[in-house]
Amino acid sequence: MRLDNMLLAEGVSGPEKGGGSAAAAAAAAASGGAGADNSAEHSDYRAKLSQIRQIYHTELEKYEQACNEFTTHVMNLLREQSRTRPISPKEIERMVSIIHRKFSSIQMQLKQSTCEAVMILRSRFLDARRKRRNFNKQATEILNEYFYSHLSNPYPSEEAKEELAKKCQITVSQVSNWFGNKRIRYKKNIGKFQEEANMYAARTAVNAANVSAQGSQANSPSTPNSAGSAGSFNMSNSGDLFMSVQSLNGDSYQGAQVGANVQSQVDTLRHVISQTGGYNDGLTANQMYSPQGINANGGWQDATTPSSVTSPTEGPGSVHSDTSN
DNA sequence: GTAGATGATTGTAC
DNA sequence: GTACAATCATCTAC
Repeated sequence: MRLDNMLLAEGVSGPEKGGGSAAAAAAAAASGGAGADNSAEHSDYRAKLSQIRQIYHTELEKYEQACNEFTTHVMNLLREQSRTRPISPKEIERMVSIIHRKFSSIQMQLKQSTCEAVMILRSRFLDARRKRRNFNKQATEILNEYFYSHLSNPYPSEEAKEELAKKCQITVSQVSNWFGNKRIRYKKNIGKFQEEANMYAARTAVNAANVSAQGSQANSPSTPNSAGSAGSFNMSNSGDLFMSVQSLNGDSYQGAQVGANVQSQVDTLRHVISQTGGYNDGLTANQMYSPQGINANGGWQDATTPSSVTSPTEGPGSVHSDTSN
């Protein structure tokens, strides 16, 4: 009975109304419905389901036919036997019921294997891991840019997630997944990500410097951050930018400047640029970047908490050369 | 073909 | 509900 219900629900048995399109639609909805190729997979699912349906019905028909034929055959045999010995109607009934039971158990096996086939098809269609696609390069860059520019507290707000999702053309939950994976993998292997962190820190810094240069050229000090610049993220968290600057500079952070005017940070940065002659030359990776943001417990420090910004020796951007691996 | 990278899922803790 | 950690399934570079 359960098998019947399931086959009915999957659109394999029962009246044919689109060959299980409801199940396919439900599966499509459950899979997140992401992407243009979804409809293609949807039709693929339907095609395979209808194939299963067809096989099921063909086999079912065959069994029914065989059952009827066999029943007729046995009935004829019994009729012939009735000439030589008396056969009661009850005996005939019993024989017929035995035959039907046998064929019904065969039918049950058919239903079972059909259910299995549907389950396999469904799991293949539903399991998003099976159709995982890497994000495009630009999306990864945007996400990395945000991550490394908020390294002290890489927990984007809902609004930030939505904005990132829009920019990367992915869903908010994909952004959440990405940050979840990134935080864990970064924490597990800081050394491996150091180069990447350096790159993004430098890029962020250069962006900030460019904005600063543009700002001073335009003589508009009222536009201190990089908001609106094409392709770059709004660096609203000035504390993080400052930490990047501190990492670049190699100096320990003094005082409670976090949250201060970004323009002053950019000035510091420009000073650093002029002193070093560029980010990639003459600076080791350790000078460029430190595993900021992760506290002794392996958790992330909140950039807004005073402990993370007031300590000159342990604050973000001041911990250097922790490159045991 | 294989190793490493990566996006997604699952179970657990808070 | 969110984050973390482990794991899975797939992609990609070699």
